[in-house]
Amino acid sequence: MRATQFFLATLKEAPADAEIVSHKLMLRAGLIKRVAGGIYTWMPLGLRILRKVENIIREEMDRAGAIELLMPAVVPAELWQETSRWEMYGPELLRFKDRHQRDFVIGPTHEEVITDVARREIKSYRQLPLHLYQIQTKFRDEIRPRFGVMRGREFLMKDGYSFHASYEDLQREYQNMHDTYTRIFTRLGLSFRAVAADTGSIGGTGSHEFHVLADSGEDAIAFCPSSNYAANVELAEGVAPALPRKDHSEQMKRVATPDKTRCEDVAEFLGLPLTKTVKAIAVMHNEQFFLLLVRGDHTLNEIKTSKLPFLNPFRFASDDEVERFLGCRPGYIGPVGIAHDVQIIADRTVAQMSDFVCGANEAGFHLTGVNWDRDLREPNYVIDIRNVVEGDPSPDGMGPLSICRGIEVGHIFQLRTKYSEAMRASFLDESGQPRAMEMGCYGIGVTRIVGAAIEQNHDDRGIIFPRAIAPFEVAIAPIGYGKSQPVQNAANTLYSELKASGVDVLLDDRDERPGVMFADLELVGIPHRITIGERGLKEGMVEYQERCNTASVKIPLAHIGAYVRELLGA
RNA sequence: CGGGGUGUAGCGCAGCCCGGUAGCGCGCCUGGUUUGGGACCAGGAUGUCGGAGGUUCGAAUCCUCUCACCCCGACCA
Repeated sequence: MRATQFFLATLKEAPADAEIVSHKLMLRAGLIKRVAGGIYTWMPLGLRILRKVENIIREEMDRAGAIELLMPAVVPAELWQETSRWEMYGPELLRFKDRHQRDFVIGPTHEEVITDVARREIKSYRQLPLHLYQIQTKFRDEIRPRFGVMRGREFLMKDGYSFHASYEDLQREYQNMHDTYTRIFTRLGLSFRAVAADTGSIGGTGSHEFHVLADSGEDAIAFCPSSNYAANVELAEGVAPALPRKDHSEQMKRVATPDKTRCEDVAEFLGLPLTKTVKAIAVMHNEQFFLLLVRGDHTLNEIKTSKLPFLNPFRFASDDEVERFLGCRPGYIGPVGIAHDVQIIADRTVAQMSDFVCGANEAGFHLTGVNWDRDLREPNYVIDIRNVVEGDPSPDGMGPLSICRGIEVGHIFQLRTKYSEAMRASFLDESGQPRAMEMGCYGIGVTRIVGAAIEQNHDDRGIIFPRAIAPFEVAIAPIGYGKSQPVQNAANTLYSELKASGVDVLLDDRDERPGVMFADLELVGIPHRITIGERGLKEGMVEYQERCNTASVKIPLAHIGAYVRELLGA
């Protein structure tokens, strides 16, 4: 591609509303233009990147035996009503009516549509397994779109769905996809990690997320550096402390803690470590009142909590309810001396504590030196209900956990029969019996990958694209293209040669000053650059420079074509 | 949804407090000089000052409403 025949739209200054690097750089490099909140136009240069990502995914999915199809973005409400997701989904599902007042949605995911295809087409176990996928534009009306393309409302997604005659076969395909995703992200040149995950609203059992590791990631991942354990913190198990509960050494005392409602304030006020305090959280389930206890420095994990059968679903108690059940406003509530019909659920860590501090159920007072059994009844339940923190023991017993941040770019689920049962997608097995199909579902955020790749690969000059997804592999930067016939000839010849051998090359024939040219080519992230100037040509040399490296090397003009082809394996 | 902030030329911003009819840098156009890291000189074009209403002789500026966008929060006793 010649730059004069293309459309570069770089910006010297990033628009003020961009926050994270990838967003700023994407705007500056002219990859995207904002049209509305969370909705972007992909400019020609950006689209080249998106297409490369897409094609790698497509190649690997095909190789893994999946078959591509394309489902509609607009889906009739009836399909969503069949699985009750029409009611379950919140406002992030974009709904609208057509001219006949019939309800439709813009699909945020396509389990219903694909299951509808499967139940119409698949009659026999002989047709299974089947894995269908698409690469398609999705819409999710996010509460708060942000970070540019990273959490957009409209985005490109690869979503695949597999159908199986048995759970064993689903597990086989799940592993196949685990391997395939690993290949895809490796080929994309990303540093990533597969982590055990929560299944969220889509439902099902087994699930892994694939995260690109980046400090700006929205998800926290707990992993064990000395083993391959990795899990979303939402899911990572908080194990019980190894040591048993210590014997009490203090008497319980009531102390005044005026205006100290947060554990941090109480600990500081009393001169005690935060780990000696207990935080009490009041929740309601079916008008029944529960008190949840976590250590002061820990936080409640709502996902774990909501999975407890006797609490599902739960909501936080209102201030009035807290007062009604405990006789005290929030801020000073605690588990001591409360009515027997209030169930106490203690986190494992709390159950092991002794001589701790908690609210006295009396405004302005806390209790210190509190001990289980002696001062209050043992909890009704001792369960893992908190988020793990750095340094917690790894659930696999292989040492302390570390926590890092990641950008979720892929997610695989074992859906089992959730959708096939709801939509009566069944087949006849070997014995002629109808059975619900086992299903798996596998997503990749194509759009988000571009942002994540930039987040992971950039410097102060701009983007450093991994070669596999760079908009161009090589740039030719001729200095004085319009002035110098030798430069122009050398540049044109090299351009033709590389193009003929299938190299994705950009010839910057804009006749810009060298500074402008270099700045643009670096901003845009082209991995390799060949600079051709009269100065070098006099000695028969051109310069080669790698984007990720500041040093350049002189190469004889006569060899440069072969040099680049060698470099790229073209 | 709650809190905070911002809307002025394609982009970044000033002007607003103290009302007098809009400016700077970059970019863009023309001509010339330049050409190894975002050139220089000369000339030029570009704005419903986010929108509506109000106050006023007069509103980018003051008041009311509204829309859009950004940031933070939505973990909490």
